[in-house]
Amino acid sequence: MSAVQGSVTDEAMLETGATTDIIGYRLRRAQLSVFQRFLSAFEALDLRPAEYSALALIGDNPGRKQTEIAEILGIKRANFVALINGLEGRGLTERRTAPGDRRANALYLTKEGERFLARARKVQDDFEADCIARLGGPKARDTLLELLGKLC
Amino acid sequence: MSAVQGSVTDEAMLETGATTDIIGYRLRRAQLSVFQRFLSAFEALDLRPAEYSALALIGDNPGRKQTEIAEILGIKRANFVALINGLEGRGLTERRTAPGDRRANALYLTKEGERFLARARKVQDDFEADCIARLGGPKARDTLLELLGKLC
DNA sequence: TATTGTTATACTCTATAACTATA
DNA sequence: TATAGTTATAGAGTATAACAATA
Repeated sequence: MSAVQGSVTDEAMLETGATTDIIGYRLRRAQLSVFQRFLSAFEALDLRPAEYSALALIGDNPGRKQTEIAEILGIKRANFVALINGLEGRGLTERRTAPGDRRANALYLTKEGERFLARARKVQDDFEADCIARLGGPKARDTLLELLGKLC
Repeated sequence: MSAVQGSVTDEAMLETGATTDIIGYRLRRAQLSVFQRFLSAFEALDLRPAEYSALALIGDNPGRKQTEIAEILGIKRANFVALINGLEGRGLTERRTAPGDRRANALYLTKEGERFLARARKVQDDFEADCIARLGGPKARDTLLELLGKLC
């Protein structure tokens, strides 16, 4: 079925199937769409996806070294410096010299950082709920995450 | 089950679930992983994902205008110029003045472009087959594409 | 010698404004 | 006036090399 649609006018449909029915292409499109909606949802908090992930990870693992946090997030430690500088500049995180290794920075949320993260988690939970609703429910979400895991 | 793993040593496991059990995060990771493998597979052809998509789309829709091809691929027409310049510089595509509108460029594959695309399609088919195998079969692929479509 | 954080740098991708030649 | 292609430019994200302080 489907295949080529007859050209009714000069503005005929493009034949896109062979190009766009591809896992990598669909994956990229979906990711861009989700990130776009994420940016909208977090616009009021002025928070980017990587910044949210860093805050949440520090919140769940206070005192970890910069490099540990960066590595988990898949961010090079050199690039993580600017990200954490931004969060620290907003008073959300702080660096303390790691006990036992004066080269390393242990990362913590400030009091304000904790309050901010609580708000951000609410936004994220709502956002996630919207994604799950789009997918058709928690079972569909589990299926998606399982399939995505197989591609890594 | 699962939840927090007890810290057996000083190098305790990080608590990552709350941060990484998120659709957007998993989507980004899977997309990066797939694109990385795509780049490896296409290294010998020196072809990037967007370049492959452009070639395949032009091959299936010869004579279409630059802006049409760019729009389908989600690339701004300003940025598409450099991409198509690259393909044209390699002798794979050519611009012809569109009949009926001398402002527009109609895009075509050259003979060499057609041969090259045939090779690229083989690489892509193998790559796609590998992705499908990782997912667990064609049915799992269909499920994934269906779920991804719901997120757009 | 090796590692942590940092700076500098470069390359890709993406986004916008403005120009030209046509329409 | 509006549109197709182009140029220039700026902003993210990402990658590597090299340095100082410390291990």
